[in-house]
Amino acid sequence: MKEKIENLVKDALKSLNLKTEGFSVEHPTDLKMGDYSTNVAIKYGHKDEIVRYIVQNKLPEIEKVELAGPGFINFYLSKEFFINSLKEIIEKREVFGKNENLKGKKFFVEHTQPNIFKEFHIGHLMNNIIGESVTRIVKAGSAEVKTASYHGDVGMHVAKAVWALLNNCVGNAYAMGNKAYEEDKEAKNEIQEINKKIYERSDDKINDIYDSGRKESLKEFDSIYKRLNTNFDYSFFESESGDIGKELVLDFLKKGIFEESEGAVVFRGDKFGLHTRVFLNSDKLPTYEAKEIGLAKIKKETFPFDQSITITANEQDAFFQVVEVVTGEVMSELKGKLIHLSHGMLRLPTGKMSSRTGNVITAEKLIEDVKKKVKDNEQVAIGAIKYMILRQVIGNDIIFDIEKSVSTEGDSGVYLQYAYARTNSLLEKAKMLTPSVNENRQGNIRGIERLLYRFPEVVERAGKEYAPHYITTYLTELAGSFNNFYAHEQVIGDSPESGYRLAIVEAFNIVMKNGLTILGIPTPERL
RNA sequence: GUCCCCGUAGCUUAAUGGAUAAAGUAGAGCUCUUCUAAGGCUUUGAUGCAGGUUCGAUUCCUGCCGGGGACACCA
Repeated sequence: MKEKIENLVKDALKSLNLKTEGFSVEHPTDLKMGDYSTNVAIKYGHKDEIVRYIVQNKLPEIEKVELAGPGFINFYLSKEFFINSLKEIIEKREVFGKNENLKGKKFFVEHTQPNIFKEFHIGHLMNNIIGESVTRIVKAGSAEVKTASYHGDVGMHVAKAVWALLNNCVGNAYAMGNKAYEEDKEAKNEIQEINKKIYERSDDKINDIYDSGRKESLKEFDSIYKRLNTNFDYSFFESESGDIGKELVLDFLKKGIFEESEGAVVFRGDKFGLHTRVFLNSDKLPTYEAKEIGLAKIKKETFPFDQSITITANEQDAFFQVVEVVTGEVMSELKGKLIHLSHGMLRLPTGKMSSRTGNVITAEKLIEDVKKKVKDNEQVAIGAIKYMILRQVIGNDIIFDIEKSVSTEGDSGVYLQYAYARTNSLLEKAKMLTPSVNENRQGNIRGIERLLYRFPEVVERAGKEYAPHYITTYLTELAGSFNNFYAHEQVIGDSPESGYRLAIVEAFNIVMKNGLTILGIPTPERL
C-alpha cells in the first residue's frame, strides 16, 4: 500500500516535471491525520497541483485525500481496504507478517557465549534473549539462518576453576580460584602450570576434572536453552578457534598486516583510526583477538554466509571495530559481512554483580524469582523477562524491575499474553458463529483495524534494523487498541455487525500470536 | 589524556529530519460489576546547557556539563 502511494506521488511529480525523490510516505501518529501521509508538498511546493493530480488518479483503496498542516498530504483508506486486509490476515494465518526481504541471503547469528566452569548469569540471559529474537526476525525475512554459540573452554578462567576443584573446593570454583590467584603467590604459579597442562593435555588427573566439568557445564547450558526455547545449529570453542587464529596471524605477520612489538604480535590500528591490539601474546599464544578471526574463518567454512551477526555486551565495541577491520584484511571476502550488535547491561535495582568474586545472579535464579510472582507459571515468567529485555532499543542498559516485569497492566509481557489468551476463549465461545468480513462494518473500530494491517511493515522494519523493540512497541499498542475495542463493542451477539467484529478478534489473535512468536515470547493458550 | 556510547514527564522507556514530543507506571477525578476488569474515559507533567545547519532538530554538526565503557599481552 505504501508503495502504491509512493508511486502515485512519483507520477504526480513526473507530471509536473519534478524530481521523484526526497520525499517520504509514513503513518502519522495521530489517527486524525489519515492512514498515510506524505511531505512532498513541503519539499517541492506546488501543493494544489500535486493534490489535484492525486485526486484525479485516485487509488481504489483510498477514500479521501486532504491537505493539512504545513503542507502534508494525508490519505484515508477506505472501508474496502480494511475488509480486504482482515481477509488477508485470516487467510494467511501463521504466514502473515513474514516477508521476502532477505530471501536467498545466508545469515550466521552468534550469541550467548557462556564460558565453561563459569555460571550462566543474567548477562548471558539478556544476550540469549536478544540473539534468539534477532534470529527469528531475520528468519521472518526469509533468510536462511544458522545459529552458533561460542564457548571459552580454555584459558586462565578454566585453570582457576580446575585449581579450586583440585583443592577440594565446595561452591563456586571459579570465584575461589580467582581469589587464590590474586592473593596467594604459590597458587598463582600452580594455576599457570595447570593452564599449560590443560592445553597440552599432559596430566590425567587434570584431564579428568576438566572433562567432567566441561561436560557438566555444557549440560547445564543446554537445560537453560531448553527453558528459553532457543537452540543452536553449531557450538564453537576457543580451543579450536585459537589454533586457526594463530596460524592466520603468523601468516599475515609476514605479509605486513601485523607487526612484532615487545615480544608480542600486534595490529596497529592507527591507520584506521583505531587503537593497537595484541593478537599473540609474548608466549606466542593467541589472545581473544586472534581467536575471533579464527572463529570467522570457521564460520565461513561451516556456512558461507552473506552476513554474520555477533551479539555481545557493548564493552566490547572497540574490540570488535578492530577485529572487523583485521578480519577484512586477512580474509578480504569477509569485508563488510560482519555485523556487531551490542547491548548494555542488565541491572537489578539491588546492585551490581561481578563474576570474579562470585557475586553473580544466575539466569536460573532470576527465572525462579519471577516465577514465584506469577503463580509458578513458567511460560508467563519467561515471557515477562523476555519482554522487559526486548521492549527497548538494543544498546542501552536495562534496569530490570521484577515487580514491573510481572505487572498485569500496561507495558509487560503478561499483558500481551493475557490479551492473546482472552481472544482464544472468546473465539472458543463464539464457535457457533462464523467470522465474516463481508457483513456490516459498524462502530468505532478504525483504531484496531488500522493497526492490524500494518504488522508486516513493522516486521520488515525490525528486520532491516535488527530491532525487536519495534515489534514489542507495536504489539503493546495493538493490545491496548484491542482492549479499547473490547470495552466498547459487543463481539458475540446477533447483530449484523458481529460477524465482522469476530473477524477482528480472529485477526488480532493471529497477529498477536505471530508477533510474540517472532520475538520468542511464549504464547500460552489460556491464562 | 584520547576515542566510543548515553542524558527525554517523579520513575521505566518511545519517536525512519516532520504536524500539538508518544506510551506505560505513579498522582488527581470519573466509569463498569463483566463475551476473562489483568478494563474504559478525563487530567497534571519532559527533550542536560549554549550555539550552528534549515521551511522544520530529541534526531545532524561544534563546544561545555553530567553518567558509563574501551584504550597491549583477560574474555
